[in-house]
Amino acid sequence: MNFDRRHNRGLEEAQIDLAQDSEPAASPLDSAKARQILDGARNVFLANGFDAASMNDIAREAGVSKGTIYSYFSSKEALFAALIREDKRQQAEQLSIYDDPDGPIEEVLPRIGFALMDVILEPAHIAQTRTVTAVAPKFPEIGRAFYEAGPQYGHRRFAAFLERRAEKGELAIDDFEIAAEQFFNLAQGVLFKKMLFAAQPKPSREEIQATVDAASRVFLRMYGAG
Amino acid sequence: MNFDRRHNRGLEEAQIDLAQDSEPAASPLDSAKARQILDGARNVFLANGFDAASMNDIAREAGVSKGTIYSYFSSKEALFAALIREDKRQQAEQLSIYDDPDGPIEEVLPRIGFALMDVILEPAHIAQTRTVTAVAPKFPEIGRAFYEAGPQYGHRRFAAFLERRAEKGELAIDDFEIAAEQFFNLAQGVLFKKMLFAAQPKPSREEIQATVDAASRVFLRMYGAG
Amino acid sequence: MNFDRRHNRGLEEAQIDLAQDSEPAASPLDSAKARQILDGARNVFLANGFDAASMNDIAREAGVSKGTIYSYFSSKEALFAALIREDKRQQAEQLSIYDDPDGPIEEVLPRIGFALMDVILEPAHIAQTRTVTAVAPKFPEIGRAFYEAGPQYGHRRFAAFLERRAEKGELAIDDFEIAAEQFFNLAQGVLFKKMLFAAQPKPSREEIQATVDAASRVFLRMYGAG
Amino acid sequence: MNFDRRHNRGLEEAQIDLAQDSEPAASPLDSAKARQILDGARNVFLANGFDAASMNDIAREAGVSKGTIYSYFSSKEALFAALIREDKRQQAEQLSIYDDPDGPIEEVLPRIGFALMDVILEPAHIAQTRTVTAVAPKFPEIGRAFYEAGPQYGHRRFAAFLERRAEKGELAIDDFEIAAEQFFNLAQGVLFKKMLFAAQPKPSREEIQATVDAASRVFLRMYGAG
DNA sequence: GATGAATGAGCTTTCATTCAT
DNA sequence: GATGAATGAAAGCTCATTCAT
Repeated sequence: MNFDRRHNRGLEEAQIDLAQDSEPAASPLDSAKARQILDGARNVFLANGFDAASMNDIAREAGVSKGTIYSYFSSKEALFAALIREDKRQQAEQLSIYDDPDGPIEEVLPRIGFALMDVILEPAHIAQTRTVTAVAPKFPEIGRAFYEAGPQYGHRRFAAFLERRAEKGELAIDDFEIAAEQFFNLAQGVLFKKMLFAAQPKPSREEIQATVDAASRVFLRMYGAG
Repeated sequence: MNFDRRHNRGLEEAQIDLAQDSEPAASPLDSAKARQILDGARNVFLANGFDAASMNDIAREAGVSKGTIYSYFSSKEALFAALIREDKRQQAEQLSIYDDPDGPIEEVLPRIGFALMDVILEPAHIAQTRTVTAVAPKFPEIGRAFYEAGPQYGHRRFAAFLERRAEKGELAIDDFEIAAEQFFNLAQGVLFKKMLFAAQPKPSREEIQATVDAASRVFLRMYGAG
Repeated sequence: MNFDRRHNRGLEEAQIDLAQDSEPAASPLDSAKARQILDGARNVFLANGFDAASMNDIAREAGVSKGTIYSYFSSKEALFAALIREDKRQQAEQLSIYDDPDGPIEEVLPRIGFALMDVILEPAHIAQTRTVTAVAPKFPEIGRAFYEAGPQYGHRRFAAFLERRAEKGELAIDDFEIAAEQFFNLAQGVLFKKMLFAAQPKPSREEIQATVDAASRVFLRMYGAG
Repeated sequence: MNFDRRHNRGLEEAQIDLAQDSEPAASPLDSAKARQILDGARNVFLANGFDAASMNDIAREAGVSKGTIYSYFSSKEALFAALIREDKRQQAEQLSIYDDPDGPIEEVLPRIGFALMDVILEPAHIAQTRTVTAVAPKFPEIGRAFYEAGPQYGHRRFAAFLERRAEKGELAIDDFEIAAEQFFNLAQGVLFKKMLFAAQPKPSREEIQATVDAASRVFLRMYGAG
């Protein structure tokens, strides 16, 4: 009788398709309307979280009718998944900037660290982290995909950088991935968590720089080849 | 008729009183019924998050009627705040165990690190972190209070420990609080975030130990007095 | 992703529990509120059919809020099933009146036939037939249960009556059930179908009597023992 | 904006024009597109009933766009009426086959009865009956028109046949129309209602034949001239 | 002439909250 | 003090209908 379970909250997990489009050309996400909807949805989802975001609010924010949203995305969950998928892609692209700067490691390390922190501490990124981790028990695929495209991908990228510098003889590192994770952790200091808990707004450049500098000192003391 | 603001979601912040009770004696929280309600509420809130937790579920889980809940807590938000307040207190108490172990710093540091991680990586603590950070934009007082009673309090406690060891000549540290934060960050490695994103279940003792050991090595290389 | 199928229209069949309550005492149907809801639902369902009946209309007609309906019946379909179940029971009870009248078969037969037709041609019964047959492809259990409790049960009851009269020597019948069905079909003539198609309102007593009399003549010519 | 009466459900009756086209030549119904739409609509309406049939489904089934449907039919109701009108015509045509078979009445009667039942018990015809009777309270014109073109027309046709046979001296009948109705009712036995209530699938040839034979025996006992 | 994107009212269902018992 | 029946606003989603292309 009760084959309708609209609000499947709680412990039950839901399947969400997060696969990257193979043929990104014809994707509905490319239409201007879809973009408009996704932008509206992003505002509402990130501000309120998945559950508290209403399709009404999203429609208003996006400037379309609810029916239009449903002609592009089959459900609230599908819309959310599409949004996360899109943002995940952008996340990976952002990192590519910090790949291979010139200069001695003592100068480059703080620069990379600062650039990373600047991205990570963006209020929008913090909001995204809250939203994704909040739904992670319900949509484990989303949580995992996001972790892999975000922190994990970042660590790998940075580990590759460290390896290149180690080959140049600037660093002496045993396990590059662990070293990369350690630097990321050191560099974010207390700032990320404080923002995540809304215990402070985005810190000043000086605060970030100080934390990153302290991280660099520890890291180079451990792994510096000199 | 509609003088209540039932669904105050979204961007508006809500005021929540998290102040520690000044007169803890006669507080309703001391009654057995209140404890029963809070325990039920904890299960439901942590499993589902604030929005997806329904008062019906909480009443059922707690084994009381909805009316009874409302006679102890004036609203869903007040119940949630009371719960967080209570758990915040317990959090602080948990840490007191790891205060002053015996033994040389090289042995003690990994032991403390492991004990901390064991607590921090508990699924219940991860769920709590998700739940609190998710509501932080809406209830900033809750987020801040939790951050202060949790991570911040932990850092201070651990910084005090470091200071004692520095006085013994085992460590050479400039800023104890920063050093404490750094050790915490190093010790959690990638494990905390992975769990927060539901990208892995609680890691094995061996994984935790390995991460903590690596953290200890870096920390002692930096701050060891030898 | 799409685990929600609210509107399962069309060919898919739905399971509906129509089992008679074993312990009718404590059934929710006994409460005054439930009765009130069922009475409102009957008006709306029979007037409009299942799909066109809205829970809003039912709530208004019953004089309760929608939420109240849902606290008694878990879904629109459950409410409908409960209604049918209840009416099915009443249907069987109605027939018991026509069981064993006195008098010679030539007199009794038209009397029984008229009484039956009077019930069958009630506008409420016609509406019920329309509603049940309309949903029968979707809820086959309802259709079958209704057929069995209605026409089939009526035939059996009447067949038993015929058998008693045959034992008295008034009738010479080979297969009582077939004979019963034949009398029913003859007696309803064109009146039932005409009403079912809304091609005429309930016919006058005279029209019914004429049809039943014609049926009785045919029946007695076939099965009369004289 | 809301000048349309989209959802006119419930007790209000709707006016539907079922008149046969006077100028059948230029009617839109003759175009291939209109035929395509009607065929799609038939599938969907008969499978799901009027309310549960969606214009989307009909458009998909017919292989045209929704806009195209609306350029041929002014509303869902108009489309439904046109469909019924068309099928009504076909119904009358089907009957013409059974008009004047050769052979003695004892042989011909069961043959005609079987042919009639075979048509009447077609699942498509059953579905149509359900659909039309379901909307009859809302579109009385449709119900009436259908009754007249279907059962009533069938009775008249068969009554004419009976009259011809009576003129040949094979039958002795007072009121031909009543006799025709009686034969139809006897011949369908319990089969039609059982199918209407979805209490059984289409019966086998043998079952139909048995019912028709029993009907013929009763009919001839009453009206046979021998 | 045909399309299908867009609309928004309306649908079924849920939920925080109240209040008579 | 405790209950749970009752409320009604609001949720996610659908659908007949329109209209720019």
